[in-house]
Amino acid sequence: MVMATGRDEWVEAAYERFAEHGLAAVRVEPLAAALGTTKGSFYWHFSSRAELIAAVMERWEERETLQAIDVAEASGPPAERLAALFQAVASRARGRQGEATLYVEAVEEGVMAAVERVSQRRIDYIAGLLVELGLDPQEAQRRGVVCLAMVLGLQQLGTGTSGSLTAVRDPELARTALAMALAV
Amino acid sequence: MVMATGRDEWVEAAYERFAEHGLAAVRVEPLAAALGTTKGSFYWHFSSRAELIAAVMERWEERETLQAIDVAEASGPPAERLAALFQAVASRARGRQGEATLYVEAVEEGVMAAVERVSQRRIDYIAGLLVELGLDPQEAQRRGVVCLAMVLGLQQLGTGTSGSLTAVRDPELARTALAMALAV
DNA sequence: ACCTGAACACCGTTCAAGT
DNA sequence: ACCTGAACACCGTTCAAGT
Repeated sequence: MVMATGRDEWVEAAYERFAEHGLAAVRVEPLAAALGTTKGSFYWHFSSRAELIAAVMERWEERETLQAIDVAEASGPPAERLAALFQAVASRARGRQGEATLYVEAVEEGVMAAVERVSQRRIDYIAGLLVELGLDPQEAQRRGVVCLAMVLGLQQLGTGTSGSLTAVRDPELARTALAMALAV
Repeated sequence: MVMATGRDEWVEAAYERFAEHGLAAVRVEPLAAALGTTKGSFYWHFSSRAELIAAVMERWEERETLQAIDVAEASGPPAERLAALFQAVASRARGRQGEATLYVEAVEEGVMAAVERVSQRRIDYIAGLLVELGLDPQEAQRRGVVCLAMVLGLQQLGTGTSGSLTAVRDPELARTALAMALAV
């Protein structure tokens, strides 16, 4: 008798496909094949693909929250923490292409709420650092939005690695982005 | 006898679906239904869906080039032209959600070359303005990349309109983004 | 030259039947 | 309780047959 495929293994396998290729790449049949089981098994554990997607987003939100706390825990002055954040995103981008398209896919898949909560946390975290640096709270909030947009956009531009767009791989990019974020 | 559906009508119908919902939303069968014809007709004009996608990107590149020239033609000092660009993107975003996910989809669909050419033109245009404003050419190029990233990211954040992320709809955002772009 | 309609493959979903 | 395997719908693709 072979070990049964638990709900958790479905979610974890789906999570990996999401992180690497996005939500649209989370497909029941290929997943079943990869796990060496059948679609029928999947539909015993889940009522639909949508339920699987929701579980993936839940897991993402948890991990994203933990990691945000990790970043926050990293001590040092605010400017340094912001620099570390940009640097972390820049280096973490590869292998996490899934997030590059998440905002759009979240609408299609009906899981925008989780994405908005995580975005808000990210914006608040950046805005908090900028307030520590002396910015007006409202302007800091706006700048937090623009910084998150930078990160998402850079992630997106970095996706087509093979190409002629060499400027995207300039190692000085993170420094320039930081300077723009901190500009008074 | 009814008017035959020409290749051009297929491309234009596909282009509209791309602009509103992205490349993934360009599907042969629904398109055929919308045009009141059959998939068989489609495969007379095109060898595959990929060929249709390529034609859509060609059209996009042409129109994007024309529009870039339009923006460039708009006279005024460089800072004003940059402001107009951010403003244009901000207001044009609705109804053009298709581009929000384009960088990722372009890889999947094998049409990254066109996207990179357009990106390079956009970056060069912004960098050119920044050089006029006295920036070092290399730094201007990097900042052009970050500005394009901002635009793509803001477009992405703007996609889930219905939500709690109110900061994204702050009308002052464009001004903040411009200030960050111009910061010395 | 251009199109229809039937066929097949792929994947989401259902369900009767098995252990 | 958990899974298999067959069925059906949806859409990309092919193709023989029509006009």
